[in-house]
Amino acid sequence: MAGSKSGSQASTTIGRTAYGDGRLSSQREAIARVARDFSAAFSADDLLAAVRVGTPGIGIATVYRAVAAMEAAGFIEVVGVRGNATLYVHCVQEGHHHHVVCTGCGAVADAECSVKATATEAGGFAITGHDLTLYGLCPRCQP
Amino acid sequence: MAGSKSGSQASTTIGRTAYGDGRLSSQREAIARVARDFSAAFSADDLLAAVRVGTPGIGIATVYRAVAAMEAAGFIEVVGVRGNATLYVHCVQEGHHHHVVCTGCGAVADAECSVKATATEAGGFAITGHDLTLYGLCPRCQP
DNA sequence: ATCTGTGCAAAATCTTTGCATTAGC
DNA sequence: GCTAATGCAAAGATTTTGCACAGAT
Repeated sequence: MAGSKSGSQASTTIGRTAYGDGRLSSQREAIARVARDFSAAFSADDLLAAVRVGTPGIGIATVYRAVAAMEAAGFIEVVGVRGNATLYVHCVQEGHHHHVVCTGCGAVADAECSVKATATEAGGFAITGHDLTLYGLCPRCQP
Repeated sequence: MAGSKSGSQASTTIGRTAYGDGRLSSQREAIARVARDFSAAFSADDLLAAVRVGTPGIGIATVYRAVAAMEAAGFIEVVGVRGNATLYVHCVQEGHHHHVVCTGCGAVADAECSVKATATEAGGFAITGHDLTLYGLCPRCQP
């Protein structure tokens, strides 16, 4: 059925998904789009540089505030640090999942969770959650 | 043989384990001891405060340099961040392992690795390594 | 005696915050 | 129109670095 994709709403407020409710500015819309299109992990500064291409004049403070909002909404997630900067990635999956990071080019993909928290035996801790990051080479970086 | 323990050398160089080869100062010895005795994750500043109790006058730069050396030697490891500060923990195990962090008091314990990197299917990545942190409640924080 | 490690302080980074202005709803 | 969001710049915080000096081997 043609209408299924109902492409109409042009920019179909990706911002809604990225920030939840609230006022949606053109800057935040642009930031969300760029964050979603990054194929690798990015820092606040990477985001600023990429967003400025299409939205000159945007400030770093705006990016930080948008990043905080996107993280709160679960649209992006912290995956580590590079130097002193925090790295984020856009999450495709919504529920519990993890990330696979390419040690070659830095590309990041979502990964299903296959961890059976059998580590309960570890010191008598009652495991309530976990965080897993896999490292490897993405298809294009494999020899 | 009698001399084996050569008790004299009091502090049996824990520093050797912490920093590998090289010159071992009393400050680094103190830092390594404090790091080892921390029951929870600590930041560089936590370490400084704790070391200053027994070693007044020590500087933060020294702590940072010691932390870098201990991390390189595998004596401590980064387990996350608290606010803007990096958190470290002393590793009891030497080989591949992970950590269990108590969400109640912050206590940290080493955990064996039980991850079967079956996530190879994740986007065609060739998995070469991973990083896992478990969260839960330690025996004393369990209801 | 040599050379690593130390301490102090300044520098470099990254991130947050205050305030007047702009723009969503 | 009311308020959230923005942008600039200053403030904060953490981590790194330069340099002269002390201590370990």
